[in-house]
Amino acid sequence: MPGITAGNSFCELKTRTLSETLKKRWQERTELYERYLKKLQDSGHIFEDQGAMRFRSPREHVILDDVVCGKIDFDLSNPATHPDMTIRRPDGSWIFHFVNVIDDLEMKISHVIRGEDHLSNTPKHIEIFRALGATPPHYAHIPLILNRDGSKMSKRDEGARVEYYIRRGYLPAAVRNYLCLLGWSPKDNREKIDIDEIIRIFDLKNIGRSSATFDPDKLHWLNGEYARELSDSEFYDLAVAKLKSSGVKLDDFPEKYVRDALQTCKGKVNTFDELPAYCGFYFTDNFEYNPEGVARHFTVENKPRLKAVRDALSILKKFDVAEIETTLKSTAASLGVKVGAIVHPTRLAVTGSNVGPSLYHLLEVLGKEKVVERIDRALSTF
RNA sequence: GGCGCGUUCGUCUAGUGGUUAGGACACAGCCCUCUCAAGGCUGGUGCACGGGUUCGACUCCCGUACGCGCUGCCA
Repeated sequence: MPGITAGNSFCELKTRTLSETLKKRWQERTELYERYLKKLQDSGHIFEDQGAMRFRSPREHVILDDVVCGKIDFDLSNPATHPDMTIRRPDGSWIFHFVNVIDDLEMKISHVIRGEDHLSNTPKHIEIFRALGATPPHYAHIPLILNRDGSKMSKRDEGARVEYYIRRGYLPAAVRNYLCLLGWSPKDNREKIDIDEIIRIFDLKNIGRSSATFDPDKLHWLNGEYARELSDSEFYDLAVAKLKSSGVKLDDFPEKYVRDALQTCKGKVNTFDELPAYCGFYFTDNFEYNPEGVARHFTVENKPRLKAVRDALSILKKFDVAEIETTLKSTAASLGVKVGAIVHPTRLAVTGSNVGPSLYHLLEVLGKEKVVERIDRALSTF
């Protein structure tokens, strides 16, 4: 994409903040385009039209041999259907098609890989190359990515920016992997492939022809695949960053506590932005109980059971996973219920949620004091 | 309107004349299990339509429909 002529460069030019070097670069580009325009003028390819410069089409068939689309014959002989394109406006600014060709020429581009939306523009670009006596580059037009509603995903769409996924706690490797699966396939039913492998087996010739709808669900799944493979420390670092940016005050807790807490969440979430809701209970005593859970588990029948759990846990000498598990199981046995019957109310009392990390592990991390406190608080609500 | 491109489960795709049309995501059910997730198993849904060509078409050809792109003094 020709940077200096693209988008809002014109606006920037008018501002005082534009640096001298940028101004200079702009000047150089302008001179460059002028030179090529002159060349086209000298060879009779240009005519003026109300102050604008237009390129006179040779009016021939242009046969494009696209690396992914194959041979396509464009008939440009009819001026009514293919008018001569403008390449410079009366105000001196340049048209995309022209600068696009010049920039590629100047940079000695050998292969142009771009979206299929440019397919129909390509014969026009080829005409300019030829008029300049240059050989056009190889072209590869790749399928477009569509939004869920079938519309073309453009750079304006929020979901089309990588930052969007970074902000949402997606892993770069996963996003990259997913994107590669759109319009291309390794053909051996693999979905998760690391980038080195893709680079090894990728071939432009194997790009598909039809556009692909972006599927957030599949990206979400694939991200989980990558997230589960993170090392403990990688997971920890990313989790801490996400939690802090979400306003969770991790600094109020000992590092070991944070580490232990996060370790119980590893492999349980697909993206990091799910984390605050998933493990927030570790870092605040002030949480709400899930209403559905309350209706289901904070029942008169469960109250004595929860009380029994509280009492059993409160007399534990060693408050670790093994002891907790044994205690809960024996408590359930003596109550004559399945362990699930006391696990659910306990989890709700201590985390406010019906889902979360392994209960035994999470209790150990929270510590006896906090656990008993929270169960007491829960008991007082029903 | 003209020109160009496309069309295999809801989605991403494998498939290049003879397959029970395969996989993955999502969905449903079951198993496992302290919940969830993961994992295992099972299930349903697909070759846009109509003509050809052929002994035989998802696969080749033509047409139709639908979708998309280009058709700017947008990029």
